[in-house]
Amino acid sequence: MITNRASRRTQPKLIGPAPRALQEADALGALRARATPIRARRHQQLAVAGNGTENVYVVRSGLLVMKASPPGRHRQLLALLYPGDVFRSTLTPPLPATALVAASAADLWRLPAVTFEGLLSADAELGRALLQQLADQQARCLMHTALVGGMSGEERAASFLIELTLRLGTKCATGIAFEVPLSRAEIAEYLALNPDTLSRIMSRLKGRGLLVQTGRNRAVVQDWQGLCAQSPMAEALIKLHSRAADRPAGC
Amino acid sequence: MITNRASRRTQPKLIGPAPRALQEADALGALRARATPIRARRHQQLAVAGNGTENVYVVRSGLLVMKASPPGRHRQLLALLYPGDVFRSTLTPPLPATALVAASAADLWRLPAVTFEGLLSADAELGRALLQQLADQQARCLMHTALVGGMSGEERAASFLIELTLRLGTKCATGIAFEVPLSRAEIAEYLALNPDTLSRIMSRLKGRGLLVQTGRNRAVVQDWQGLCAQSPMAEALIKLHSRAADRPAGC
DNA sequence: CGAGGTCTTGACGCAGATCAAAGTCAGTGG
DNA sequence: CCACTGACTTTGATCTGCGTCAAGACCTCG
Repeated sequence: MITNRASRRTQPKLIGPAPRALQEADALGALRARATPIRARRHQQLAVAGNGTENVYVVRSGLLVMKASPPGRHRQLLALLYPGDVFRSTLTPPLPATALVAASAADLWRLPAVTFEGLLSADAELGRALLQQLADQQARCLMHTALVGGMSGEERAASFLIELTLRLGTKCATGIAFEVPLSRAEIAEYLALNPDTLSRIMSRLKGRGLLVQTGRNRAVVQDWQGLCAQSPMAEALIKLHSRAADRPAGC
Repeated sequence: MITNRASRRTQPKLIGPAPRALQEADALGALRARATPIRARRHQQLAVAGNGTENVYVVRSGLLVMKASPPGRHRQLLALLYPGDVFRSTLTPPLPATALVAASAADLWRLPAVTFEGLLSADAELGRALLQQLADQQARCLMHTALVGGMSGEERAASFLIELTLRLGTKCATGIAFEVPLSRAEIAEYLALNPDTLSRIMSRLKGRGLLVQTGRNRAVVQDWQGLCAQSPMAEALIKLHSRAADRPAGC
């Protein structure tokens, strides 16, 4: 749980692995000095594509989601943003109702795009860290495309649980516990599944003893190996999400 | 067809709209001076994730595709790369057999990642252009996720045709003609469909008079309006892909 | 304790996958 | 120039995973 000493009002439960790029860089300080700290409540909408001056957001804690709704379709959840991730509206597709929404309470830094770019050209190390960070987010996006495009419903659900475990999980007596900051419907939107179908799949996974639910928004993975065996992408997900030392190690 | 005067051995047929970010920047010259020009033949594999020194590629002409195969699955085609696009292996997901492959003959610039980053920190304008370019590619990736996750087979196929038309199309007597640089199987891998199903869908679209095939790798869109009407994302695709002046204008 | 939202579960239908066979095209060599 | 070959594509028949609709159960909060 290596978090930057500076902004310390994070909630332990939701801290994932150390956000890599933008935390390795000590140039981070320069960013913080110019940024406005923002505290977002669950369901709070932070940015809509194309209003007013453009801002850059850096996630410090919590979980954010990027939502969009193609015309005449039900909403989709296109990406999850974890601590360390960077967001600006030019990263979003030109779909209607594209927005950044807090899935849990979250801390962010906000700064005008112009300021942000000024800092980048002034600080080469920060620039390199940012490039790495953006590449990471792009890789995750492609991974999600591969997931949605190539896997069965059950494999998608398993992959999602693996991702959450890697990001939000903490070891406990009976396995790895984590908060699920999304509703069933939101998870379904993320996995390109129907909520009913997803519910069925989850029941099946629970039935197999891979995990148990403890309260509506809490789950414990009881059989990590078994869960990983459900997803062809388990190994890749681990590479992608668990770079911190304190994660449930190598499947 | 605003192409950089310097590298002029491009094939007219495959030139899409002006690649935006990395062409607006006149800082481009600095890149070209340090890059090795590469000519790739169809099916040539350019980069595999994680071999030797890391290179950055800039697409100058032609079409490249990013392929990957999740373990035990048939190959997937995760992204298309058009002139102006930038590639490096850190952008790819950690899936097996991830590679950059030329879908048509193509020209590229190759330069070591270190050199590339050096240029970026030296040239603020180039840095800004690159940021814009990467954001663009990210937006396209998210768009594709939305496509694969939320649309029916027919809508996906229509969207793909719209994309190709915007990128590769040239006006002709009976409509907008373009080369299709991918086989049916590859298109299917891109759209997360079965080749058989895709073939059926294409027949249906042809039957409705939206397009005709002229030779195995060539098509003419006869009813642009009608084609756009088939895809809920038509408008967004136009925003995303047609920033050049000589494109078939606003649906 | 009751009301409203969220989640689960069953019955049913359809879009798209799969399998198999025939058709089409480009390139090759006679 | 034409027949041959092998890869690609189309099309039909059948199957199935997932979406849809609807009823009921379950939490959570007033």
